[in-house]
Amino acid sequence: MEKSDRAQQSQRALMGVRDLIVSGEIRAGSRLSEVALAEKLGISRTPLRAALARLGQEGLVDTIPSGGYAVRRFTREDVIDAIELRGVLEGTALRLAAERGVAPARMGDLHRLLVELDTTLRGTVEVMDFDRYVDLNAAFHERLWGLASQTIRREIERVTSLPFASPSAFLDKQADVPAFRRSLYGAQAQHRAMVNAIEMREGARAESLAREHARLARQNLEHVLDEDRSLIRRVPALSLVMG
Amino acid sequence: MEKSDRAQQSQRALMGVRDLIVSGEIRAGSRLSEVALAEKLGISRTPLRAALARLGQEGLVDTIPSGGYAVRRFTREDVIDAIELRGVLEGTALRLAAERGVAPARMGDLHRLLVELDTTLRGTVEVMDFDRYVDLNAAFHERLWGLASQTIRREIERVTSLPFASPSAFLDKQADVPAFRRSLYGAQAQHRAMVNAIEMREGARAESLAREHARLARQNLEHVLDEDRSLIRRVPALSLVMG
DNA sequence: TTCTTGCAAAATGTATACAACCGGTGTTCA
DNA sequence: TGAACACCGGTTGTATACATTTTGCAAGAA
Repeated sequence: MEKSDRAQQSQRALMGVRDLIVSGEIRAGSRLSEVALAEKLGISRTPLRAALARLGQEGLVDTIPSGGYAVRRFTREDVIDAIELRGVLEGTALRLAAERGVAPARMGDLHRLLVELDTTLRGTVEVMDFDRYVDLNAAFHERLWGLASQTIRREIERVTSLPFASPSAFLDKQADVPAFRRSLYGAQAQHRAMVNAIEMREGARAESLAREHARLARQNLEHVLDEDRSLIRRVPALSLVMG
Repeated sequence: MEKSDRAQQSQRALMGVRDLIVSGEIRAGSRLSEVALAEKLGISRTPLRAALARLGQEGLVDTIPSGGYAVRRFTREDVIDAIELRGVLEGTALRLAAERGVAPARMGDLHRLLVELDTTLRGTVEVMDFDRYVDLNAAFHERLWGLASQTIRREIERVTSLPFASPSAFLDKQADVPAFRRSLYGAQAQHRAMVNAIEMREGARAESLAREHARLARQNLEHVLDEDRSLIRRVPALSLVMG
């Protein structure tokens, strides 16, 4: 065991199992055999069990009453509620930030990100810098989370650890689809409005905007599930969703 | 290892460590030595580490960058935000229940609990059945949580696993204080209003009521911290709060 | 056929051994 | 005198052995 391996087997286990689940290599509902997984990942059962316990807390696997874990099955309602929950929590973060005030330096960061996001949307839908928008969008949301206290940030991060509840869930490179691209213009308008609401100390408005902003993800979800199911494969996290 | 001990050492470890922390036997900020704890609880390090990892997820202990865990220090703001978060999440549960509708049987359960809660408040402040109210109150809130989907219920349960964020945090037997007793009449009125709002499908009202209801806990907290610090000892969870 | 019963293989939960690492202390050298 | 360094106790992270339980399956009886 080398120096750089310290506390790293657990990390490998966590990422490895998560990847196996999200990629769909292990079907939803199937039991996770510790020995098989440990062998597959080339680690022992101890760090693997730690990873499984953590994934249980994250909600990606269920604990079986008689022992062990199984890949959780997500219904459409589960996904919708996870997205709703993200909206509620981000909304709370923004409301409290607006009510309590934010240091100017942080507002400056947000403004800079807004400007950068705008530049990626300059051109037409076809030529816009989609990849760069995705990165900046993730950074923007993380800055928003940073406005909240540790207690609230923890919950946001837990909820968004579900792959389909993250702000980037439908914005991966694989999911570069015209319908999703078009939604970015409205999303960016909401970004600006959210920052403005915080600056104006309009807590309720900030909260409402964050909730509505998360609804974009729900729209994208419903577009995939109801109108163009061929896209399911493009959004990896959705392999977990049944019917 | 006997039959009934299966998967029970982990439970004992979890409850044991949590108790040591909440009771204040281990000071906030101090490091948790695995070997010492394991010996103290009479178990091996393996289930103990599982318990510590879980407490880390719950937010009761922090992970130390160089390895291991320490009892988390909670500021007053941490506690306030945890209570606020409970209000937000319970509010979301109620709003969604109101918007989506609730099966009559469940509403019946809630009404029965309301009636029982009322009976405990019949007499004067001095003779009311405080202990019974506490139990019924906990049951009532759990029923409310049951109205939400699994995804949301999970988060509620995680947040309320912090001892001072639970609906019963300031209603333990030890915390039987006139100021807290008096707040129960208003609380019960809010209970009735919340159920009514759900029945009337008034989602926004239900959400607001749940948030305001959680504020009672904040009032009690501030009463303890600002007006009668001698009560800190009566509310065990507050031994974790610094300054 | 279908349900019950017994058994064996596999899986989990726990204990323990081992290796790497962190922090502090004493020593040594400039 | 002070700083660098080597070492050592104590601690965590990992691997593995072991005991008990779960479970799938086959055989037998109703």
